[in-house]
Amino acid sequence: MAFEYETIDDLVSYAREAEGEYLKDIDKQNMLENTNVKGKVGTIIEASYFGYEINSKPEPDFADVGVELKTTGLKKLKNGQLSAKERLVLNIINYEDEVKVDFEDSSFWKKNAKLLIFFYTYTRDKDGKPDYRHFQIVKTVLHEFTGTDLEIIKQDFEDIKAKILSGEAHMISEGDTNILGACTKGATAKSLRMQPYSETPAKQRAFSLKQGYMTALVRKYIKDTKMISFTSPEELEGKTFEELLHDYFRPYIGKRDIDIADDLNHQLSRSKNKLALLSSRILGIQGTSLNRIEEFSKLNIKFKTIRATKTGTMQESMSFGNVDYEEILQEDWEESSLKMEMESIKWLFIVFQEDEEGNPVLKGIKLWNVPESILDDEIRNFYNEVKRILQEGFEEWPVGKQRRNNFPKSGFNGVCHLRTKGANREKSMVTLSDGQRIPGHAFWFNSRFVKNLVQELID
DNA sequence: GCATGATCATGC
DNA sequence: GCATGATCATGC
Repeated sequence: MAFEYETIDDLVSYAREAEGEYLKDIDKQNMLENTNVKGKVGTIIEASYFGYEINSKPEPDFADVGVELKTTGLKKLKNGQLSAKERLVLNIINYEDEVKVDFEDSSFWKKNAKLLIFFYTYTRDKDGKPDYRHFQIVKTVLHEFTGTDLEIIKQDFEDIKAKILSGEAHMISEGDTNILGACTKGATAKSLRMQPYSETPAKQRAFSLKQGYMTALVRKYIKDTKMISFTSPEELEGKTFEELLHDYFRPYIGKRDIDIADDLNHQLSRSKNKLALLSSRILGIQGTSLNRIEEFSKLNIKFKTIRATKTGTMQESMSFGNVDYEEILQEDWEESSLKMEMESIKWLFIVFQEDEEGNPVLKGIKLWNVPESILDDEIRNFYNEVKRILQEGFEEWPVGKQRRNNFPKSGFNGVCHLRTKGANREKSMVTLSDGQRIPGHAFWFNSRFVKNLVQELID
């Protein structure tokens, strides 16, 4: 070993000296030019900054002080906010071994209880390629898991373990859990390995810290954002996060919006987001900035109030941000931000249905994430279809006052479609590098698809 | 009545 | 000014 650290403080203060440095200056061994590994940044920090060999030992990188080294990229969103570029991938899950141990003895906890995280800015050059030389270390942090985070992680671990114990390792999906994920890992998405209680081989997976959680860490450590919490570790000891959410809403199910507002001493707004405002009030939050709720930010939960008419019809589809055509042209599905978004978001549907007089009545809530089967099939095919259209040429033609185009519609796969979105057509217009001009479009879930998801809550 | 195009309203 | 959520308007 090239060095040893007597105390964690020594290690952390040495790490802190890297803040502000560019990768090209840290890279003493010219690995930037000569290696082509994924995880280039981690390799360079380990080899050049700390001077040790890459390993995949079960103990932490700095075993003497029990600290594991990790590097992770940051990106700036269009709205100026910082977020984590990706989930943080940890050690591979050995299905055979993991079921035999409790959380405290798990491979995750033994290796990752204390993480020394190097956050760096992930920048691209003008051709859209990663500009490794100018990746900059902006922050180094010793992160430990405590409080509600730790309680949720323990629940996540038990979830993953339960799947393996019931011979369903091949059914594990990253969306099943909240902070600690089990993401696929391998040379190809098809890397398989055996599981103890079933003959069916399962995808190889690694423990990961999900993107929403990483983004929350970014905002906490780099932006110093203050957040509001609505749970406590004590509340989570006997209940899952999901059960807790149901507990909050249960007293109001079957009540009209005006009655709920009365109960809560809440002034019902007249604006169209009044049900969203009311819903956050049920959780004890004023206003709609739900991403300021710590748990919602960490679990990447997005709120969606759904209004059904008294006959149970639901008019509206569900939109996301506008898609980035250039990114779709450049990135394959596996690397796309659409995939990252779809697998990391959990939806909290809050369903209201109008009564005879047209008053919205709370019918119930549902937490939902995109199942892996739909992600791997319908949404992947949809992405590739959009890519194909962008490559072969976007077309549109006038129909009355409107225009029609050749992007996939709701009939394409019954799940999602592209649809215009923006203040107006001209303002939303995007010019691609090949000269195509295309009005802004967003990703939408079909209304009928969403309706089926919450059908059980509607009369 | 539904699917899809078009744009509004709000908050930061 | 822009991103995001929400909803209106048009065409079949």
